[in-house]
Amino acid sequence: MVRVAKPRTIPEATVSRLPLYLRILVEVTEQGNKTVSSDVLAELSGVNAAKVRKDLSYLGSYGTRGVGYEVELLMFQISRELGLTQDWAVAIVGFGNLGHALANYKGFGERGFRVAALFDVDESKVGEQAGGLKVQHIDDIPAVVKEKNISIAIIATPALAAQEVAERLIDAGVKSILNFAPQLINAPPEVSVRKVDLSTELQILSFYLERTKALEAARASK
Amino acid sequence: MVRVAKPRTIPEATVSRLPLYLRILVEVTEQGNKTVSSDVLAELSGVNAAKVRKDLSYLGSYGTRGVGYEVELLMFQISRELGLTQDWAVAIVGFGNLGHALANYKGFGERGFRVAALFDVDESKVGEQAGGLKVQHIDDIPAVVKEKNISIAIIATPALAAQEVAERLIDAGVKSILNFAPQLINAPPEVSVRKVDLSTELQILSFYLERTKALEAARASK
DNA sequence: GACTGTGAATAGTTTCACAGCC
DNA sequence: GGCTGTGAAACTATTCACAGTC
Repeated sequence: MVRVAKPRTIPEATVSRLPLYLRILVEVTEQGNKTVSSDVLAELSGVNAAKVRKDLSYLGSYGTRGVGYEVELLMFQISRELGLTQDWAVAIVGFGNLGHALANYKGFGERGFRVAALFDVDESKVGEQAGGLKVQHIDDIPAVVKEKNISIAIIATPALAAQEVAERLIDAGVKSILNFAPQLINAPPEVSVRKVDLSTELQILSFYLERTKALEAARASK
Repeated sequence: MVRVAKPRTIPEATVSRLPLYLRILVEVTEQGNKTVSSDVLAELSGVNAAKVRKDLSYLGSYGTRGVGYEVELLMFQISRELGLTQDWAVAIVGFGNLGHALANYKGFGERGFRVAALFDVDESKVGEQAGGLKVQHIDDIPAVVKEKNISIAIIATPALAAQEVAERLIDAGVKSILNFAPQLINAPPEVSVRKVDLSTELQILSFYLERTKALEAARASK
């Protein structure tokens, strides 16, 4: 392989902040501003201004000294970097409470994602509708993933089903998984898995609550 | 309180992995194992073994060289550190699809969290029931938070309502917020805010999809 | 004068590698 | 011999501070 000129190594930490900047920029445009400085962006996103500038500098030099960043251009560059200039077809597996809520969520369309299929293992749920889609049986995953060219799957099944569902999805060619099930998923390195875990988040919050309590107790008795 | 000898500074990165270890340890117990080595824990959690050991060493020295960690003891130590030896009362604000799904989620009880109140701004939803609780109006937040001693709130409202709801919660004394709304929340430093953002997660997955595509294209044309 | 872009300094995290204990 | 606990090394990320540009 020929090594491309651009070093193309955006740090992970930066990647995870780009969606935030993008959202802020949408707000900034809606307020009619054409340019924005790193200071303002920092203020609105709760990120240190130097960090904002460094993050954005990984995309290339799209700012103007003395002026700031042109909002439209910056939005485009971030979108391009995040691969949002194309549409990705998304499948949701698991049509329980959460799967149902996700299927009805309106936020997908506005930014490059399109829910293209719903799956469940339960025959009694197959055929139900949400957002103009019929729930299909998970046995149909291989055919539907291929037909609809699905790249991203959201797992919203119970914990016990998650690993098997993931394997079926991966076998069918899915390369990205967002896992809402409270269960670790094993996947080969070429598949990206991200997890969203309510219980983990609450436990982390609990840690900081507990620590605050301990600090206050210490202060009170000093 | 006397200041304890232990320096008590568990790194954030470690804190965010403790819930994972805890979940793995539950599985290990269920399989009847009394002890577990860092290698096995590493294997099951997808974390490097040295990292497991370093993480656990922040809790104190609870392992035995040549043997491993006693599972029960380790679970207790992690739970204690995470503040899970007490119950936390949780409120859910926003009784739309997602709030509904969260209110019916069974996973809370098993690990120290108890949903103690549901709120919505919409009068037509007030009075609806889920999981044995009636939805109350958000004007009741101050009274209910105090009465039920609620420490953690989950925001599951539309984006536009999130900041105002957060402020009401914080004014009422809530110290931890888990935000599901696609909107940044501003809060004073003594309040912990964590966010769960579907759209952000999908965009991050999109970045890695896009990058893989680019790498493959480059390889194909070498 | 305002603001970006970035080296250099600092802080935080991961991984290595091995001494020490069971 | 197996496995923990941890300094030291390597890596990653954040922040500072300022030269360079408009």
